[in-house]
Amino acid sequence: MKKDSAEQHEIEQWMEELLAIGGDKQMTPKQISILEAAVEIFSDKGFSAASTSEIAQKAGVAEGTIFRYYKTKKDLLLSIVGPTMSRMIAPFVMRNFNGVLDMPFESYEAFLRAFILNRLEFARNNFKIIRILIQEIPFQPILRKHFSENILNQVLERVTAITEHFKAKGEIIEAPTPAIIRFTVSSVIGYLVTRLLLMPEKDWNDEEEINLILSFMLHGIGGPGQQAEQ
Amino acid sequence: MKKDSAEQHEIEQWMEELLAIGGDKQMTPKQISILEAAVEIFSDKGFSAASTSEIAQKAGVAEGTIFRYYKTKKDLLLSIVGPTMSRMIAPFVMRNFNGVLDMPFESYEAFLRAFILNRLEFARNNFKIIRILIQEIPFQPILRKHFSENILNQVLERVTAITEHFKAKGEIIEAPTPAIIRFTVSSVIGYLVTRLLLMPEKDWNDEEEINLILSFMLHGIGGPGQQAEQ
Amino acid sequence: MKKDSAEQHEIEQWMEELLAIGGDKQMTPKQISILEAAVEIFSDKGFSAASTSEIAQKAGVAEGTIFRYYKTKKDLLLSIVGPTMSRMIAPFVMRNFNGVLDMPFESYEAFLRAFILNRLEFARNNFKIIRILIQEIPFQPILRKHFSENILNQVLERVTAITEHFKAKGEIIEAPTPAIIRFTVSSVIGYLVTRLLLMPEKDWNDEEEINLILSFMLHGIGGPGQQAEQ
Amino acid sequence: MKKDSAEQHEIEQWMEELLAIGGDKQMTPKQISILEAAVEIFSDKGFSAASTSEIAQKAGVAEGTIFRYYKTKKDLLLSIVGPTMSRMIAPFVMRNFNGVLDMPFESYEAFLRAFILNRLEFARNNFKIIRILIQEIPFQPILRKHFSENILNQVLERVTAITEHFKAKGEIIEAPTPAIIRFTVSSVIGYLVTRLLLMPEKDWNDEEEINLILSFMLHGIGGPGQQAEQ
DNA sequence: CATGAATGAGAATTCATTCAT
DNA sequence: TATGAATGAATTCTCATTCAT
Repeated sequence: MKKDSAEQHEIEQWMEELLAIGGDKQMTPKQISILEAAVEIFSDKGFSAASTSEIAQKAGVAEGTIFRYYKTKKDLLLSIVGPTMSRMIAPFVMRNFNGVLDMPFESYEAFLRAFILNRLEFARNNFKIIRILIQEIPFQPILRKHFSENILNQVLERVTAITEHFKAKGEIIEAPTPAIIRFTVSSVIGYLVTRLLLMPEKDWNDEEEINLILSFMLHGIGGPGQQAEQ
Repeated sequence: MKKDSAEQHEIEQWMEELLAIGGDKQMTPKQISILEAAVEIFSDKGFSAASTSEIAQKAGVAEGTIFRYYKTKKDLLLSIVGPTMSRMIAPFVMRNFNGVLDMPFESYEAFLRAFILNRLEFARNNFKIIRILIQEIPFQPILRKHFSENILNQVLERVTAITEHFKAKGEIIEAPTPAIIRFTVSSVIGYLVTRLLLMPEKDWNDEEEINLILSFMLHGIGGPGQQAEQ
Repeated sequence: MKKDSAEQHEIEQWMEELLAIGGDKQMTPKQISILEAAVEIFSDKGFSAASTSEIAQKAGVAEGTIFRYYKTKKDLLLSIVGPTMSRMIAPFVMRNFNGVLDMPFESYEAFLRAFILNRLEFARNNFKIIRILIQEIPFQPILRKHFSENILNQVLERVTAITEHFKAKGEIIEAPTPAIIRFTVSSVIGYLVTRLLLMPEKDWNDEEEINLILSFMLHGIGGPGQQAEQ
Repeated sequence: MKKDSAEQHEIEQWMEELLAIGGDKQMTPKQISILEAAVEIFSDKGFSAASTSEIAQKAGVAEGTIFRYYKTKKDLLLSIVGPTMSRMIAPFVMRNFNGVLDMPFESYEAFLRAFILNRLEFARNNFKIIRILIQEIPFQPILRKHFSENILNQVLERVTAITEHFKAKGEIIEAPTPAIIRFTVSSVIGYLVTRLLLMPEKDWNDEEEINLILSFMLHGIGGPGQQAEQ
């Protein structure tokens, strides 16, 4: 549809703007293959169980070469998950001039739909790195700190603004914002996890599934016969 | 091949573990302190980064003693997460005599409420072990296999039955059961994760929060002003 | 001679008292052979150029065994040179009750003679360790600190007292004590170095040489024809 | 055998170095800064613990550049200490035409005074290199060999001649020349070491100290009350 | 049962040296 | 001539596991 494609374009612009992170600038082929091998192996065995010698072998370089680019094994890890961590939250880090939410969506539903699709695409493209990130956050204090201070807080702040924007417009019920956010985010992440991690091989119809989720979120799953409780 | 026989060994051990559910039978004090120390350290640093000598030290036993009880470090891990894994799904593994759902709840809401409270309690009591379990499932093929074959499938089957039970009673809308389950489970797990992992220090009013979640699930978060879409 | 042997005995007692350092208590045979091998190799190649694998090989133990006893290679070094460093200055660390010098020697010459012989013996028995010590003091801040704070200062203080004791008795000329000490110590160490390090294979007559040194020190090497200067 | 040919190479290089005494001929600025950096770092950490990459960095050149000028790290060391080693003994390598000692000093005292001042100056100017030299002589066979064969012997021979010259003139007592030399050299080196190494920060009055040393050497430190021994 | 000394395979990391540019 | 990326052997150190006591 015209509208959709125009909207899509706007969203893409709106999102890509903030993605100018690092830019993978001037990496040698060796460095690239080191990174690729590291992503593969960290993702397969976890950071601790991965060995630099295995990474070197898979990357087709000498073990010493890894340490020319990354001082330590942990540096290698951080250089992999760091940028992706930032890009994960790119859509949330938008400018918000003079108190006005720069929100190019007509409805909450449209916003969520676009958002889910966009992050699904991102998660698909960065699947392994995100896996590494999630696995290692509990064990790498530096990641945990960065995650809670930068990521979590920024996202929460932004999402709160968005939610209240739509609450003000009457599209969302009057209920505690944190609970609404948790509910929404859980539903979205629940889908992403099932889709990509638990049952990746299933033949998914994303559009349909997202419609269902949105419908559940907005109208609930309560049927006509549900008991009047409390 | 060596690998096969090793794997065979793993499986045998594993099966024995599963039979020991709830048992903790005839454990010496040393064995108990080994397990406690192992839980602590596996949970803190992850399986690979934990060292048996540190566990021994924390448990107050000699290094060799661990290997009297558990042939390998991995055996120690499995003996910890195995039983808990089974107990995680205990509520789902109820008898279901002669095709009749033995479901002692009047409403879906009552069922969910009871269920969430029950699993919240369980998760609180087994927090560290569950963390270990979640961390290690991706890296321990034997765990992954058991999880997907036994846990996931059993739970899914059971949850499907329950869901359809309430669907038949009109308490849940007519929509694809898998999507409903995903939606429900996501909401519940989302709460548990936030409650126990992301913001454990916050002062939670569980009853209230659960009421909100149930309300969201059943009636949605759509407000009066929401646009008619589709 | 009777006198000499009695004196000798007194001196030995006087010196051994303070040597109760550590005592090489309960070392396993493996630990002993590790230490022996380490002394040998550190002495031959220097600390940095010595490899733990070579030490392990020479000691006849696995490389890991070294690290059971000594956390790091540097620990191994310190555990070797530390005690010897203390024993080097043992003769200087005598009790000095109520301001009275406990000095069981009739003359300065007798004192010096006994002292030189005693330290020559000590240096001969601890030759390699002393070599390591001297080599590594410039590069190991911890050694340097200990040396300057504990060793040098203690010895200087004590030697100053001794020197002034004999100066008061008129056996030593009135001249700045530091210069006298430097002169004396240089002569002694110069002999030890030549004797043990530069020309160890020469057939030395220690008694005669020491007599010469003492004579030089006390009466100088100026001949009858020396010019009246200044 | 490999070792032999390597040794052969060492020796050849070494000889070339020796010929370059005082030369510093046609050194590029890069080469000079390499040498300066190497002196600094070898002196600070010792030869083995110094890394060529650190030297390159301090010198402001690429790692590879060092190896354009010096085949190996050891070559670099030798090219530093070699010339200085030779210059250390320069005053002893004087022409000695037709058996006549070309000794332009009236008295032994005047000679020693001039000599000490001269070598003190030299040592001050070449402090770091001399430190390296002394540190490395025990570990570099080639240095040790050269030192004992060329330096030590030449110096000894020359010093013996000088000493006997003054003995003949009656300025030095009749005593075994080696002992006299040892005594003299010890006193001088003892002063240099204290002056430059042990207490460099002290405010020294060199002239006065040297006078004291000379006085001690020539007349001894024995006071009027010294016991007549033997 | 329990110990803990001993092992040796392998881990991360360093570094002198080479070589294509 | 100078560079610096690349190497791979060597180094320090860790750790699961064994076994004699």
